[in-house]
Amino acid sequence: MTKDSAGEQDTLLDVPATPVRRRAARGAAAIAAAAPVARVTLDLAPAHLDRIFDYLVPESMDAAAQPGVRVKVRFGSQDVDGYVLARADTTSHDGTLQRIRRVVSDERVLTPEVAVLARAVADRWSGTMADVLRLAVPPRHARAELAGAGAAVDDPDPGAAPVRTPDPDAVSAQDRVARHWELYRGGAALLQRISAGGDPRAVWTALPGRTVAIPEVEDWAAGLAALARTAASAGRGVIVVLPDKRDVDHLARALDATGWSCCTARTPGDYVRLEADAGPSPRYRSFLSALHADVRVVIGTRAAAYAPVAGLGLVVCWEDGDDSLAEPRAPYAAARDVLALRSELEGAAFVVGSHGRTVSAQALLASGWAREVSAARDVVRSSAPRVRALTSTELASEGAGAAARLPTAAWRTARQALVDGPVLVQVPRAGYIPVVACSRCRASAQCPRCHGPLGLAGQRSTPQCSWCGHLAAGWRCDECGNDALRSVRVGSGRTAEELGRAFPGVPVRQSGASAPGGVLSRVEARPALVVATPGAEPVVDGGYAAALLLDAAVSTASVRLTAAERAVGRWVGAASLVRPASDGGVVLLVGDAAPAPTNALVRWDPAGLADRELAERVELSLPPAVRIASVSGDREAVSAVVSRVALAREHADFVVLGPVEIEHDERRTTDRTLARPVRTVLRVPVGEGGRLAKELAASLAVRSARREGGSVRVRLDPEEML
DNA sequence: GCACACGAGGAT
DNA sequence: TCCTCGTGTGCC
Repeated sequence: MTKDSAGEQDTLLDVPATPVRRRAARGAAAIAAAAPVARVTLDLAPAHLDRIFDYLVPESMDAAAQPGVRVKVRFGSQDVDGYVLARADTTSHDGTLQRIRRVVSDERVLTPEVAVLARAVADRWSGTMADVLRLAVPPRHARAELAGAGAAVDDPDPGAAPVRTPDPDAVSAQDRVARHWELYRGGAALLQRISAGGDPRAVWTALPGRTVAIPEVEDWAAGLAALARTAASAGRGVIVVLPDKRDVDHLARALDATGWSCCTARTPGDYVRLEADAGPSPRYRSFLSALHADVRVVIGTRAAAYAPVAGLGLVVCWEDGDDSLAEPRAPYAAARDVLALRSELEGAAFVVGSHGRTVSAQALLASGWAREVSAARDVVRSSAPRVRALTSTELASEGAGAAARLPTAAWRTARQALVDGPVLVQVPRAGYIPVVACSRCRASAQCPRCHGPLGLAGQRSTPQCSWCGHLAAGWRCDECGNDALRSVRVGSGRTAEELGRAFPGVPVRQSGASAPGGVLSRVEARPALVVATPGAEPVVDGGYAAALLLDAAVSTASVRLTAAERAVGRWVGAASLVRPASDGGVVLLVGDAAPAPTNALVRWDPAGLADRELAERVELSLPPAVRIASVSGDREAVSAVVSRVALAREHADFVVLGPVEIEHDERRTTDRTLARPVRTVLRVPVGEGGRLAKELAASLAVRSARREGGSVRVRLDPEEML
């Protein structure tokens, strides 16, 4: 480009001519002839910088600097990463525009749909787009990119989904899994509407189901496979988000059973797995497969909610009550809620499925946003195992045995079931004996140094503080001076040991994050005791002969608002792996749990419980009947952020609760001499949730622009408080 | 997170 | 009057 044409370029831009002309006069490299301005979103933490910045596109980068690519730009004195959102002819910025320094790669990793989604998620949860994009777009892996480029050269028509001729066996398999949905009221209609290109929204309560020998998978995964195939054969993109790798494995097997195959680095396929824990290279490679529309179906863990799927027609969230689907990173948007938002933005169908029912899912039904898809009572009864609650009243006749952790009745049931197959034992705590108390007065044993709870790591070990790690040798009770300890919560490690003694000759397997062998995906269909923590129950072909759900009281004793729904969720999750009653399947809930969740399990009615819990929340003005935000951190900083929320002064139904002192975040500081942080809760009617989020975000932007001190964390719908 | 602008206060 | 230091804010 000549000097003159560069000068003309300046007049195309709505910028004062002088600074740019000076650059041109110095003979700096030319800028792009068409659309020389790139609108860029930057990877910067401060809230007030969460906006679009304009940069000039050097001519050499004209072709590469397409919307969606990663770029490096100068921002003040630092080099920062960003994404090009769009190209434009003009800018509204009245200073000198900097040039893009580098286009990191040609891959347009941020699709327009995901950019819109990221903006919407940031707005909805008072966060920044940069935070959301860190969750949505995996880190670049250059070698994975090269491998992908090679494949694209081989492909005569890159960018188009490969058209695969369905083989007849696969089609009949598809028919079979489609029949799965006839078991559910509203199931056939749901498939029909997805197939017709509609955007139905459903809360699906999956029937308890055993996993029959592959390829005839007939449990929940068969249902998900049928949904995915239905949408895909209508030419629509699909995302299925599941709690963990085991669940993704299980769905993958069900999809394979319908004749599909997984797309990997070496082989093309029909769907791709997107998992953060697969490692940087496979993760980025799978991401590129979805991006290039090699496949239209993505299954994966929570970050898959942001997958770049073209022509998205169906989003599914499986087991939305699972903790893994809550996002631990700012702005803390849970997978279910991200998918719900995305389904609205992209006109896709939405399905949240579970064996249980969260109160949040119930709220989607109550508001009329989604429809219920569930089986009739007699179908549920014929699929479910027999459930009995062994409470102390039930066991009154047993005398001394009633108070035992494993009452005689439970022992007898397990003994009988072990003749037929494996028996699942669910224990709500991992480890050995996590917490100990004084054996005489039962006061909980505290660390003499920091007053944290003491625990035992092994049978003969010294009690150790679970906060500061102090070994409390020679411990004495603060209350009564006694020196003997007893366990108050017994973990799965101790249970496995106890059971080994109670059932000599029977193999004992353990499954859980802290179990010696980790989490087991499946176990053999032969007699064994399988001790698992909630969510880590291995599946077994043909189902368990029985399940013992131990320490039921521990599951419902929590002060958390969600204790009941979570307990029932854990229990039905485990009980769903047991054979139906007609095949002798039996589930025993052992311990005195709260009556409502106990009855919900015995009657196999998680929806009923969720409905009553929701009614209670409406009564008490608690989420999800209202929207709340928690603002926590240093007292002054919290007060400043809250003071700028104008909604508080205008709205009669706006309630400010607190500030109250809270515990230090153990991950951030162990220094307990610092002033205690506080939390203020803001509560508004659901209809004002959007404004609340917006005003909080604006207040955080003011805070960061003014460089107010201290630290503050804002969370909307804070799960940890519920 | 760095650089620069601007205002206050002090030395010349 | 000019210089320096400190605080505040822009960064495209």
